[in-house]
Amino acid sequence: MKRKNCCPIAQALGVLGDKWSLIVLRDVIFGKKRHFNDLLASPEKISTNILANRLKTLQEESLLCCCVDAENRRSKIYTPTEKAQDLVPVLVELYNWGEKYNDEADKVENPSQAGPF
Amino acid sequence: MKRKNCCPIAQALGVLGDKWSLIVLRDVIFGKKRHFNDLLASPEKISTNILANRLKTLQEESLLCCCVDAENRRSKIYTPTEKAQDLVPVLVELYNWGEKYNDEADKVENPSQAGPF
DNA sequence: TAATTCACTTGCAAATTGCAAGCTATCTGA
DNA sequence: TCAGATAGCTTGCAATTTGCAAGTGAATTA
Repeated sequence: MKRKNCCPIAQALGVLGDKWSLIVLRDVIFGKKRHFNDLLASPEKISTNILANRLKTLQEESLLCCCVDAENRRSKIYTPTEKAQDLVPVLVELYNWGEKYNDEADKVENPSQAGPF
Repeated sequence: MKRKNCCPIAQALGVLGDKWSLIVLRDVIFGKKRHFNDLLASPEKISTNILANRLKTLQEESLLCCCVDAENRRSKIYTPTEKAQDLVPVLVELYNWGEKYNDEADKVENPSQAGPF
């Protein structure tokens, strides 16, 4: 759902405003995951067709680039572009907000060992 | 799509990770829009059923509160909670990213008079 | 060379979104 | 008073997106 000629927030959400794009980018940027199966293994349980589709659209949006692993030619390596790295502040602010408001159970149960994922 | 017992980013996206929630919150927080019809009038053209549904879920998530306008009892006033106000940094970072990467046409055509919406 | 792995693709069901029309309570003007 | 107009929805239905399970083909390993 690309939005043109409108405010930058709406344009950003036109690329990122779905259930999975920012989860995939989180894993590529912070989790340093590089392979299809790594991304599939995340606790949010994305399904294979959705992941394949997100990897395709994120490449079309110049957020990921893809190359063949030189040492294992059936394997592909997905890496974040600078455009994707520039989403770090967005992800950090989402993290802060999520931790403040949507993490009550975890915080009460186990306040000391909160990990990022 | 609420996500529990997972990372704060995924939890935040469980609430905000759809096409419209952050657009509505942008208008309520920055645009100071308070009425159903104000929100309907945004350039992104949300439809009435989706807006009604978003207003409902955002209230359920304690992001908006709703009261009847004392001076016009058929009118309702939606206001952002503190939880919603705390999304300002997220929206600002989305704005910055959107402006940097997804606003090329506007910037080239008219670099001086870029407005927020 | 048979089994396994990796990165998908396909088929189909379920959920979400989008469009248009209609509905109810309130309000406004003649 | 009473016929619009207005605000905030709801409903029906089509289109798009998401989710699940199974399958595919090329590359790799045993």
